[in-house]
Amino acid sequence: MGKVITIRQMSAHVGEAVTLEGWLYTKTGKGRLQFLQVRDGGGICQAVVFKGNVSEEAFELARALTQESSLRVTGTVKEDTRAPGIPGGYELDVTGLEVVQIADEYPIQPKEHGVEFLVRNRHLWIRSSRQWAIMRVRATVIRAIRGWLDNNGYLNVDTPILTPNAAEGTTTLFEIDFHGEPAYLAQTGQLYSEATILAFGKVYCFGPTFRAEKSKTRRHLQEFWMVEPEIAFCDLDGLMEIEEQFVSHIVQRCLEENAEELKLLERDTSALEQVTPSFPRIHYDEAVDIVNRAAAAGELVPGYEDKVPHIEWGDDFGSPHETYIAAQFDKPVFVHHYPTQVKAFYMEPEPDRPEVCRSVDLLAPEGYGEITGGSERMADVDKLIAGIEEHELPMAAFDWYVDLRRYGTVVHSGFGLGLERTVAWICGLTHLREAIAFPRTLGSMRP
RNA sequence: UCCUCGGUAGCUCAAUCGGCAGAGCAUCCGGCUGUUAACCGGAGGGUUGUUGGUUCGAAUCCAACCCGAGGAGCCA
Repeated sequence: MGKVITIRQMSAHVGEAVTLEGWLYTKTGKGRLQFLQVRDGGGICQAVVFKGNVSEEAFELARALTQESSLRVTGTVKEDTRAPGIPGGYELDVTGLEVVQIADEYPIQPKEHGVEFLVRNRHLWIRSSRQWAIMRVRATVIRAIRGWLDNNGYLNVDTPILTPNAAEGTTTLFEIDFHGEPAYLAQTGQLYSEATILAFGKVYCFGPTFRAEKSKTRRHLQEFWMVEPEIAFCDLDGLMEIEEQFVSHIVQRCLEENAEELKLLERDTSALEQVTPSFPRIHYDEAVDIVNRAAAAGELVPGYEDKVPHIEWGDDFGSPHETYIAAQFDKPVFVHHYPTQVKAFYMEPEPDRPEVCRSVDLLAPEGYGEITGGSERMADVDKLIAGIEEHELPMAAFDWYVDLRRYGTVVHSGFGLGLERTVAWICGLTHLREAIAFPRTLGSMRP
């Protein structure tokens, strides 16, 4: 038995006797020759078992291997351009084989499967090379998020998941029993981050958030991860500059670190290479004009068979509108100054034009929709109290939040970036459920 | 919540006008020294989502229900 190495290390061990530990991904038998595709978590390598090179017993073991059987395989590393795999180009000329377990008949074949079946078998599906690649990109996105923020003066201060009140209405909250008191799973950490910036200047929280929306689409999960930077002494223009730097950094890190994964996903990376500062900025007024010109001309929503619907000034954009607007640009596009009435109570109205507020959404290209939402927050105590009253929210629940405007209030802004939507966009996925290991979608909580 | 589509072998699907339940893959057996979702020969594998109805006869038609998909709304 040779030294145990990983598949990633094989290129440095050509000609040496080594051992790989892993699982059988697929197998092709050809008489006295067995081609084993072995996974070890970091890559896939072809191990070639020739009857003449191994014991009779070992050859029979190789023939009896089933998909996903766990094993240790020993042999000589050979360079061979014919060898498939990840990264490929090297194979193992097998001299010995130890079976850890012969797996039961494995349900997932390297063939086409339906969505229902794959979701039901998510605990196994994550072993498939495509899902494997997505999870690796996701990890890079998370590293890039933390890396950029940590290196730019942001302090990671996480916020509670159990919260006592509904910040923006109860219909989208999961209610739980907190020792007899109602409590809710957090749908944002923003209000708490507005407290922590007054202690630390620039902060971010990063964790799971929960939305009980009855949304059953490819763009929604009941549980998703969100990173929410919040910045003191920052206005709307400053916020957009931060967002474009931040998002560009994330995309470029993935291009650098996951070229192999993106290739496996057949992602067109030329579209991602263009994601560099600065991003186009359009005012809500202009966005409404763009939409209504398309509606008048009878244009179709890109990727759908429906026409672009007309919109009245003052309404929020629906999915078809956002898809159409984003398709007009080859980079993510900022839409800013949404109508005050459709946005949350804490967003700062534009002083000269209070019917719009200092809010901004970032729409990803290629139909991936809104990936960030943010705003400049209301800094004045009297205006904030008026806003809470206008939205008919329980003042008592917001006493601590109003306090923040009494003790050294400053202009401040923040945004939330949806992790799964970002991963789906970078990977070119058609559905958010592939962007998280164990998705929680409407009506489905297994496995 | 509403709209649309779907549910047949482990998986992906077929079954003409309502007339014997079928293939490919997977599994098992046999063959093959370069396979890449191999190939060749053979075998086993079915409560057609559930319940009821129409009919000589239902996978097929009707009703209700269950489950799934993706779109609207809402959102990241």
